[in-house]
Amino acid sequence: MNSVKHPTIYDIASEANVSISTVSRVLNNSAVVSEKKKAKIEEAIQKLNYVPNVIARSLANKLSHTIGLIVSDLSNPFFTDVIDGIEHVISKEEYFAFNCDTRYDLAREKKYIGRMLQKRVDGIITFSTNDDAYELIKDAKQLVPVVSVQSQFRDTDSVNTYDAKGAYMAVEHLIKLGHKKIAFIVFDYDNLTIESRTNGFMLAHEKYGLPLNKKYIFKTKFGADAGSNVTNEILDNHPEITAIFAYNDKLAVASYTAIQARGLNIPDDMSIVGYDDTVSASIVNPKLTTVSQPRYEMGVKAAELLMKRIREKDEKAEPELILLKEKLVVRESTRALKR
Amino acid sequence: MNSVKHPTIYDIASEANVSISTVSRVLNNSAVVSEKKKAKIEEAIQKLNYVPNVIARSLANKLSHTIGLIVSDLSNPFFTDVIDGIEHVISKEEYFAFNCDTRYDLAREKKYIGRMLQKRVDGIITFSTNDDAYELIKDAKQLVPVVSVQSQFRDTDSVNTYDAKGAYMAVEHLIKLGHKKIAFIVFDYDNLTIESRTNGFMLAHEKYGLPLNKKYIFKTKFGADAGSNVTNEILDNHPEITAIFAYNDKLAVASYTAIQARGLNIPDDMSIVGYDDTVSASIVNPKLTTVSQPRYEMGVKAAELLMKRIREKDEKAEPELILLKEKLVVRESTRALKR
DNA sequence: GTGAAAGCGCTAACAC
DNA sequence: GTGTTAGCGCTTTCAC
Repeated sequence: MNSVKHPTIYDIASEANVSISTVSRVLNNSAVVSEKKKAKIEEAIQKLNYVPNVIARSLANKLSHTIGLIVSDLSNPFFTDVIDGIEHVISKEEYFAFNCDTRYDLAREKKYIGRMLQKRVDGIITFSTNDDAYELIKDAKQLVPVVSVQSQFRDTDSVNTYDAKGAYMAVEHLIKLGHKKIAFIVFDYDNLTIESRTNGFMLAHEKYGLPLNKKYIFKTKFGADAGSNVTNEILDNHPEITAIFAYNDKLAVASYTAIQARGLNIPDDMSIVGYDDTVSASIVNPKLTTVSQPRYEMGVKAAELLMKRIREKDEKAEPELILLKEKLVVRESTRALKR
Repeated sequence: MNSVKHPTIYDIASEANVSISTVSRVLNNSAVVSEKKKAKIEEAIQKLNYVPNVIARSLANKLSHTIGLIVSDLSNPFFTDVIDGIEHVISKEEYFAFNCDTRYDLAREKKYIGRMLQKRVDGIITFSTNDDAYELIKDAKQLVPVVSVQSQFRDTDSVNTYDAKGAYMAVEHLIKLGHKKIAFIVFDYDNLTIESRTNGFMLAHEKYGLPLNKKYIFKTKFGADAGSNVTNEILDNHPEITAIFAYNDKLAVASYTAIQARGLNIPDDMSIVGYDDTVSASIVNPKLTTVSQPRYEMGVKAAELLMKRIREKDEKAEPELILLKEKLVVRESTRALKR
């Protein structure tokens, strides 16, 4: 293994009896080359099994054909769907992505961004979950275009959904079913997504004249048993609560576990709504009512915007904000409250 | 954005009044430099906000500090766990991975490998699911070290589990519960993993003197409704079958859906065993009995082996085969057959 | 159309 | 210890 040396453009040139610039021209189709030479060159490429060295090319034309992708939890299917969309558009332009899983950890995010910059990625797509990441993003933006998904930073291109609206719809659904004591389970971080969904939660209460108990907003750190802990707290100390709106499906599923572990029934004893509509939502029993975002499309839009920025080079452009619509998918985990 | 130009090693050198080699030396800690100059250089680095250009470095020292990672389905949590393990070891050496999702498609795999080679990855870790990929791997191996996970190719470093053993344990468990008509749901591809699990399935029948009905091996192509189709076939045409052994959890979960859609009960009407012990296995209701592989460890071992090969450079070494143990996790989806 | 040559930002002899 | 210089493999003027 690893013993055969890569032939270079010089090897091709001498094999085909032309100059390296001519080889480069046919490689990139960057100028007209006589059919005859072109044929000879292509023959040489075949014969020597030539694979162009993208690293050298990158150094010369200052484009690495690589982007950095920052997600906060790769094992969350939400992200893999978005990645799918991103992959779809960047691979058309022969781009690769370095995807990095921050585990909602700012230090990791910082480390990864640093390395991406060293690798001279042409752009970055980020799902930063931490508002403190803004400083990092701001620095990175000095060097490469950045588009943020699901988290709007000032003066930054971004694609988002109407999180407040999504949360509003979820809670409205619960309220219309007669629920009055509704818990909101959410991660304990500061970012716009969390803020927006929290606002949606509160707004629905307001619109329907329901008193809002701030204590019903249960915050939890990211972690394996994040969801079950708070759910247990609800079950132990708040028997009056009849419905839970979870920040995402993962948290909702964790609630399932805690609730079902006590022999309680969903939705008879507790209605639950999630967010994201990941596969888990359909796997789980009963199937989860959840807010669905156009994940794939989010990835596509983000990547398209980024590629556009990369093409534009240094031009200062107004930051763009792309807003996509989510919808509520009603399944089996919610039901009308019995009187 | 994208407007500030990166300072180079020359900028640092002139700022600190030294030569570029001295700067390079402190950057790489590759030789002793006087404390005084070192301090000045570090100051200049801070001041100019210098970020070394890894691309140029790669070109010079012929190491891209990048590996290629080929998986067949990123949305399968099995892979994200392995990736976790890989990430853990490569990031210590400042390596990045390009991870590529082939969707079990040979053409995509070929395309990705080609691009990785162009990017001059230092090595490749692959979960090729297709035996036809061997030709690709063989070509790639000429240029960079390759370690394959969960699929042994000839003369290739690999880390695997005892798939035949795992399948054997799963089926043995079913047999001991009294099941005699057992279906095996499996992907319709040719690879060693599939072959091994099929062998395990057959071996268990043999050991326990159970007649083996080849028709009970149900093959299905990869796809969204892969599992439910075959399960429906079983339900429609083989009422005598009382247990299903699925090639992986994803397929098992799809079986759940088909079975439960008919109002049938698991495990009362059908016992099910999966493979992989992904999170789905614990989310699903009833919880899935499944074969658990040391996913994270598989990633770690694979990455360690690859990094070793990269360090060894061109030395011809005997291919190594690392075998890890899996275990059967009995949960709620299997029960003794009623007489 | 085609080739010569400079340059991309770095590493690694080599000389001092 | 430190600087000079020749690459690494490519792209891209600039002549012809």
